[in-house]
Amino acid sequence: MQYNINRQLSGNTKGRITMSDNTNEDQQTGTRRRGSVLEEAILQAAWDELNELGYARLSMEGVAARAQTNKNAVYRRWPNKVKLITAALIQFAPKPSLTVPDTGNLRLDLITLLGGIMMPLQLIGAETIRGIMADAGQEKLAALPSHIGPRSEQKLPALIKSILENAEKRGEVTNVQAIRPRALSVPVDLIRYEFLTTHEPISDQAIEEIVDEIFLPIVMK
Amino acid sequence: MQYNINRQLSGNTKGRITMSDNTNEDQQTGTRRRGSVLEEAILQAAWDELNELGYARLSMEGVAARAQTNKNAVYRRWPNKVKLITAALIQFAPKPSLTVPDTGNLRLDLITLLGGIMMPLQLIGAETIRGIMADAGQEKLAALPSHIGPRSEQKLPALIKSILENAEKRGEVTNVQAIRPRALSVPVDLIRYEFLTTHEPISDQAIEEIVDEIFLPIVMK
DNA sequence: TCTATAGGGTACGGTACGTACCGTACTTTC
DNA sequence: GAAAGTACGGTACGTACCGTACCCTATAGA
Repeated sequence: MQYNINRQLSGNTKGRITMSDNTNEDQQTGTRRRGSVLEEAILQAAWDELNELGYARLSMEGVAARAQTNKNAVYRRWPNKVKLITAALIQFAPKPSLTVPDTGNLRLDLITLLGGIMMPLQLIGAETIRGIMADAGQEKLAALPSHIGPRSEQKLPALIKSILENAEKRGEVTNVQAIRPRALSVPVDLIRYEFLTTHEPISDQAIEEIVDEIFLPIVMK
Repeated sequence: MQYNINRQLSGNTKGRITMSDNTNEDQQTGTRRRGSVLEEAILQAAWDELNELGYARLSMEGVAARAQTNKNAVYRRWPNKVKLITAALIQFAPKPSLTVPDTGNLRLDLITLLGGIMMPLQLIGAETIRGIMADAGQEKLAALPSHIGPRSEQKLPALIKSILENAEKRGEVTNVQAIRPRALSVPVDLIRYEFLTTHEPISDQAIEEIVDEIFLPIVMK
């Protein structure tokens, strides 16, 4: 907050109806950023603002100011806050590995995968995800990092299936082929629901419970 | 939107620095609403605005205007949009029955319960719930109708347990006592996650899948 | 009848939105 | 290397809400 002080987007000191005595701008050096350089700077500013202020208090104006540009440059690229922030997340947010752990133990594989999915999400923070979900409305926010999104999103269930197939080779489970798609998405769905609705970080215990008390009983049948 | 037209909270037609020639207000009849009458009117207005505009586009000003009062009267009672809207929901939103169905069949009981929980939620709409979740921040939004909220919230798992106990009496399941709390909340958590992350209404099929493919396998072990 | 309370009208300062305009640095093209 | 085209940067504008403050007055209650 104390940050907001030197932040006015324009001095506007005085009536100044006189249109533009627009000389010697762009600092002494004529370094006017363009294209991807400017784009990067804006995304970086968005990312910084997000981390300092949180999603709710972040504004387009604030991002423009921090990037030392103006709203035009921002709006030209992203029409609203959701789009801007998802772009920033894609660029800067930690991503889950999305590789299949293979510890030789089904339970451990699952716990490892879930932990690996949730850690980046925790760093982004539930407040941001909630904000995005609320602002996104109908727009599918398609481009979001794959560890966010509705149940039907396919990648994560596929990983779980891989883990199960590995376990099947070792004889830990049987008939993996018969497991329904919905069951495959259960662990991720549950941990995400907890993430969204809880106001504390996801505990290891939560992950273990989901694996031990919910998912394993389903697939070990 | 076209609705916004006759909506200005105050004419403000002209400089009018002259403070208040405040006569003959309150319509001819000196009917000034107070206390619970006014409170009701505001909540009603909030509810109407919510249904017409949706959560995101609803504003405190709009509610005050629709209630034919001013912001003061609103802010005196509810300090922000979340509080106001949750109050309106408690007052006007359809509520789930929260009684235990007893059809004589476990599967049907579960499907009935889940359907009964989700129908009111659907009517409120996911957009509203998402908005509330985003705006609520830390505040526990404790007072929300019990069918909204995090996993740990106790009522619904208790209902599920009752259903299971009935089934146990009939011999459909055994050892209900041993079922972990987390398992009891799974059906509701899953359907709510689907509700929050999907942009279509919850299908009967979704409910049936959750019951048949997820929950029953866990408890029938 | 008097008094305290709260409703109602209005205004204000502030933030943010989204858009528009304009001059100009920089890029591209020939 | 000059001309033309882009899009960046500065600025301003109108609108919408927020949340608060102030004052007048209807109303309830003593």
